[in-house]
Amino acid sequence: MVRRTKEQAEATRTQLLDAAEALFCDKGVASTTLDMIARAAGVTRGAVYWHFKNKAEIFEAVCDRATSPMETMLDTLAAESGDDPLGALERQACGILQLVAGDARMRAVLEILFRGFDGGAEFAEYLAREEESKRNCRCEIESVLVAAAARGQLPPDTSPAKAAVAITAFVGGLMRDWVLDGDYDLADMAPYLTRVFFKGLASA
Amino acid sequence: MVRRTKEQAEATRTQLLDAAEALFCDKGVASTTLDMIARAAGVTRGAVYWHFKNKAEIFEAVCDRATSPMETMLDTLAAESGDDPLGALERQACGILQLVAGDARMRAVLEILFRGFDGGAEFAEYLAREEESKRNCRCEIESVLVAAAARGQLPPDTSPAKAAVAITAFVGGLMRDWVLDGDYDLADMAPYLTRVFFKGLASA
DNA sequence: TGATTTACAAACATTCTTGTATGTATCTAA
DNA sequence: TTAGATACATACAAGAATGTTTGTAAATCA
Repeated sequence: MVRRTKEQAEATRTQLLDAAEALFCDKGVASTTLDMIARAAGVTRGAVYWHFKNKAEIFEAVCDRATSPMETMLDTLAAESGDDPLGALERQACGILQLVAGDARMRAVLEILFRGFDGGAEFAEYLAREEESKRNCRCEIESVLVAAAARGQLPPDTSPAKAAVAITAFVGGLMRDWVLDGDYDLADMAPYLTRVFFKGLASA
Repeated sequence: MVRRTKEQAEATRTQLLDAAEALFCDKGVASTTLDMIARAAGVTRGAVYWHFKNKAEIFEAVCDRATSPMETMLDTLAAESGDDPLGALERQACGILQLVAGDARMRAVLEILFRGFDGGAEFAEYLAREEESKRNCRCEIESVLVAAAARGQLPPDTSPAKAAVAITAFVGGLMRDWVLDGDYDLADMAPYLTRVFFKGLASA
């Protein structure tokens, strides 16, 4: 078997990504060798180096394949604010938790990201972008909170910056705990969890 | 320089741990080589292998040196419950955040742990213990919440298990966000953050 | 004071992984 | 139909890190 058709080549690429995703999740990124990925996909390292430059490029491809739904969801936040900013935030938080809980691929990739690793400088770039988008997210949340405060949805002494820190920590913590360890039904609990939290935010 | 006195040997051991802590934090655990640690401590790998079995043992020593204050603090939780379990929980949460914010060494070690890595099987054992103690912590919190519910400090329909999930996620998320990225004053914000959260828990 | 152990340094062997170079059979386009 | 590009497999070179072994001078102990 040597030269495949275009569709076959695309199939092996997908198989490589699937294998990498599973191995990254199971053994960790640094402990996963390119040969392991190739073997798991039923090919050799030749195929790996044909489709990808190195392990970092595989990693990015694996991540991008899963995280796009979350990013599009975050993008809708600003648009949906409307005349109930705090309610929109709560629905967003709940929705993201349920999105993560419902998508097996996203759970796997988040497990890889949360479990963490260090592969040297090649990966630093991607992780920096990750941090950047996280800061952006908190910034957007803060602006929505400002709008909520303007409408009297928050106690007057509430600092939007502090509240934004609290929200991201809570949602992020829930995601991390569930992804790494959770044996409970996150999608089921999400409404209660977000409800309690936002009730605390709104109470004077 | 060959044979040192006992105190000198203990000093090089400490220097090795200091160097490892800084390098683990800066470059990551997997990217830090034993030679880098030795050079940073002003010795050679011979000293490293004299004091430690391998990198995993260094890692454990680095972690244990910092995490003990947190564990002792968690141990006091059950004892301090008294007749205001929910209040004790809130004070505990706030205290842990301020403890982390005030101890530079703990922040460094937590940064290592939160940033994550994968060094293979040797480290799995330690990380498993870490997970175990985390579960224990959540379990204790849950029992305190049961006591709080018995005293009417929680709405009657509140599930202690769910609330425990929320608390650990919130506190853990705050710690993680601040350690990895935080440019804000966590010790200063901790009382507000915990106050808001527990207000939400208590409100019917 | 001598023997032995300690606390390392230095050199060595080995393994593991990556990257690259080359080979090659097939697909594709002109 | 044939010339070139494609999609890999295979073989090779090289470095890097680990673990181990050996050497050794000073500290400790008897």
